[in-house]
Amino acid sequence: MTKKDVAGETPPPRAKRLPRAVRERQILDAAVRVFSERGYHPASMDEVSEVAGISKPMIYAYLGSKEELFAACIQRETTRMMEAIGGVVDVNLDPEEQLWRGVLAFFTFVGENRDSWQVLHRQAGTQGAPFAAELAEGRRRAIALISVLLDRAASKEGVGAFAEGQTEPLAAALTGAGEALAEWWLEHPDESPKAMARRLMNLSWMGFGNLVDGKAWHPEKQPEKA
Amino acid sequence: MTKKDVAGETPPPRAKRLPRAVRERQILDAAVRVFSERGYHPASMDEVSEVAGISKPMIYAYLGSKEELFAACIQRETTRMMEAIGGVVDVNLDPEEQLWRGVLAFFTFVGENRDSWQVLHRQAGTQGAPFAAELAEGRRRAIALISVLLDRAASKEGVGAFAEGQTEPLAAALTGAGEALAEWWLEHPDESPKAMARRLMNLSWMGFGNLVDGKAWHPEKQPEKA
Amino acid sequence: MTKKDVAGETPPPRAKRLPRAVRERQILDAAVRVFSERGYHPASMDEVSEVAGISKPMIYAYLGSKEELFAACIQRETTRMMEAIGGVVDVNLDPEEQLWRGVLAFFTFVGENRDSWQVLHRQAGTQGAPFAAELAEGRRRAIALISVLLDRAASKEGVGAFAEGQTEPLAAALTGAGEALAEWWLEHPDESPKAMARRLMNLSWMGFGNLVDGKAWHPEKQPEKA
Amino acid sequence: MTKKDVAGETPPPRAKRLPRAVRERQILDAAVRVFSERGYHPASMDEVSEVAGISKPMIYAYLGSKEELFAACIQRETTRMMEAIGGVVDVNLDPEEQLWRGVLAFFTFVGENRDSWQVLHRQAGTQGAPFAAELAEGRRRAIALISVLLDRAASKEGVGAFAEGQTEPLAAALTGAGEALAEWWLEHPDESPKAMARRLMNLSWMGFGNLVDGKAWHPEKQPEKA
DNA sequence: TATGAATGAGGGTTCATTCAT
DNA sequence: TATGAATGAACCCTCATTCAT
Repeated sequence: MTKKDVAGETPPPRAKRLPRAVRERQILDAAVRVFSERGYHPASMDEVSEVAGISKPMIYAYLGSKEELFAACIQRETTRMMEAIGGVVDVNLDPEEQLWRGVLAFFTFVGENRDSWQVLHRQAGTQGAPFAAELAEGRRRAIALISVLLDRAASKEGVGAFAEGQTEPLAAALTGAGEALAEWWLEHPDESPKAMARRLMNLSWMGFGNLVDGKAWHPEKQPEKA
Repeated sequence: MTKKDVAGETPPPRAKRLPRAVRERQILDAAVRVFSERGYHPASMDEVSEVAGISKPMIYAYLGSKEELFAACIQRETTRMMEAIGGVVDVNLDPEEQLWRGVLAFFTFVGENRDSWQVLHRQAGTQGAPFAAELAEGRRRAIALISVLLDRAASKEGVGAFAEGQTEPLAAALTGAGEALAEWWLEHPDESPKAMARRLMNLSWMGFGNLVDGKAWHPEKQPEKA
Repeated sequence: MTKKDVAGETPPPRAKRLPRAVRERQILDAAVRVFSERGYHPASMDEVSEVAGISKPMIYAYLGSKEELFAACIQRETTRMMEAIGGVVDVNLDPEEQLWRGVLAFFTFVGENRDSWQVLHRQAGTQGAPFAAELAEGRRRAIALISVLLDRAASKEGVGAFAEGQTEPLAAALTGAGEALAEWWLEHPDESPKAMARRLMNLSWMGFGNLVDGKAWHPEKQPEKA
Repeated sequence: MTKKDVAGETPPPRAKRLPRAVRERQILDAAVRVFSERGYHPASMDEVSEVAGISKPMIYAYLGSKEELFAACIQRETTRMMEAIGGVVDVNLDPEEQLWRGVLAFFTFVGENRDSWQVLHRQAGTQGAPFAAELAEGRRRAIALISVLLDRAASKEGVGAFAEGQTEPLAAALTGAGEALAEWWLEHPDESPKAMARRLMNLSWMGFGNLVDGKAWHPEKQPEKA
């Protein structure tokens, strides 16, 4: 941590030649950790290289500039999260059940990957920076996924799809609610992923109108899975 | 837009002497604009001073450091927004109507004060920074306001208050949904505040469960106002 | 102390028109205090004006730039000190007695005017700054005074004056010893001025006592090296 | 000398890559020179970097902040001087001879290392600054060394040690006399180190010579006043 | 390949000094 | 006369980025 460490520690032996893929993973892991702890601007390339145990020139050689490095983080983590969520969806299931599974998968992922999630969420509002493209793209993918679920649900229940242009903003709102709950979760870490997911279902599926009538949403009404 | 505009412009003449209060407002106005455009870190005091049409030393003399200046922005804008929303609440009204009014007031405010809102929203996820205290405080105030409404609604409808510890996370989720919708709105500026507010009511009051049944929320069910 | 004091204090009533001499004294008093506490560079004109209770433009109008203000401090305090010391000298007295009185007067002055002395001593080594002239001049005056005493003593005791060029460096050394003792005194404030003066006499007179007898120390008495 | 020399000089080519230890010495050398010429506050890191022929970031990387850099200078030069003086002391020698050697070594060092000495002496009176600790420590070391010599001398001559608490202030006075003589020397550079050392011995030893014989000076021998 | 060494550029902050009332 | 308001000019420090070994 200090600039001048006591001499005598075994200096990190000149890093072995490793295949490029491994190196890139090491760097990305470190970068995700640092960016998630500090945020984009306060994070320094020095710290990334320190955490990664790899010298800065290597980082530039492999992943490019700080911006590109950050974009790569966003992309990798977005993909991981989308896969975690997408993996539980099953087209044969009831839409409500699908939404529940997706929501539960989201909170499970967040619970197990705080860094991944924070690196995405912390920069949510950023615009103008060149990596905004990556952020927007990730968000779009998430919203698209949810939109599909919602539309499918609507059509199944008989009303047909939502009116033109209604699905997307609602999906965005749902995303926002999920993020806010995840943020709240950080300060209440004792809650289980399932409890968090249930809260989001209560809001999004039942609505306050039902809640104030005492009608809450319960997973037990549904066939559960792990 | 660029930091250094073409040279050759006549340098701004020594700013007229204005009373301190006026200058402080000018500075805060400029700061809100710059911070909302760039975000905290990329914003430079130079740009703030340029936009304010005043030299940097005055900013430091009146508002203190960059951090303090930013905190002052957050505080002022939070207060403005809370007053705009709190001003439409009337304890004699039906809770549903109150929520509707609050939500409508939120989107109306955001529509009319993009800068104010962005300077708050852009930094939403920031933690650890010294101004995080101000941000957290503002958020807490907002959530507290909503929580009161929800609890009042619940007790009026007969169920009594929500179970202990349920109100706050739901209020946070509602806030998040509102922010996400406001963000979406930036890319769809043709929507009216009322349309946005209706979307949030549809999600939060009705829930998807009703929506997919074709039961949507309409302000017409309620006595409207302006 | 703080930039923004609570309002409500009675603001210093627009300073009454005072004769120039009074104003200058107020300013110099404040300046001596501030310079002695902080040293030349760290002292700020803002603090001087605050302590003086007079606005900065007045200071510039009356005493000129920071440098000139400091020079004025040096001059005034040097003069005060020289007068305090010179006042006890009496040509009719024994030189040893004269030296004792002078030394005692020095420590008495320092004990009663810490600020005055520090503002002089703190900058002792400064060269190159424009006020160095004032500093050097003051020092020269002090050394000259002592040199006279020493030479008079020497001639009275029979040896005639010190050899050409010997008096001045010895006077300088005596001055340095006095300053160092005064510095030491700051950390041992319980000592009386008389005790301090005696210490300096022990070192200087008992030494000089032999010198004026013609008994000088010679390295030749010792096996030399180099 | 001026901060900005004539333009048009070819900019210094990227400094050759040198091992860290070498660069640190270069930087310290430059810093000592600049600090001794200007004093702590007026010295700028820019000038240090210019004189060192290296860019500012390297200075910060290797030696830390301006304060730390200055402290490092003080420490290195104090150590050099103490070693130069301490190196000539020999416990088997007569104390008087030891003092003579020490004093001569002091003036020899000062004569050969004007910068080193000035960087120490110039800041002598500084208090409160964070590097004051280093300065005080150096001075303490010097005074301690002299005190030991004096006490040893006194005990050898038969009187036993000086009365409790007398040694230190006398050692301080001797130090001050030495510094003042060295300062005077700057304006009379033709003098030899030996001549300077002899002057200090005349003042100090002939004085101490009597003191250690038990012959102290007492004001009671004189008609007192006040 | 891998890295210690090196820097251009810019940001936040302060201060002596002066205008305009 | 007296001052609140205003600023040009530096200064310390950091960081993303690259060179030379």
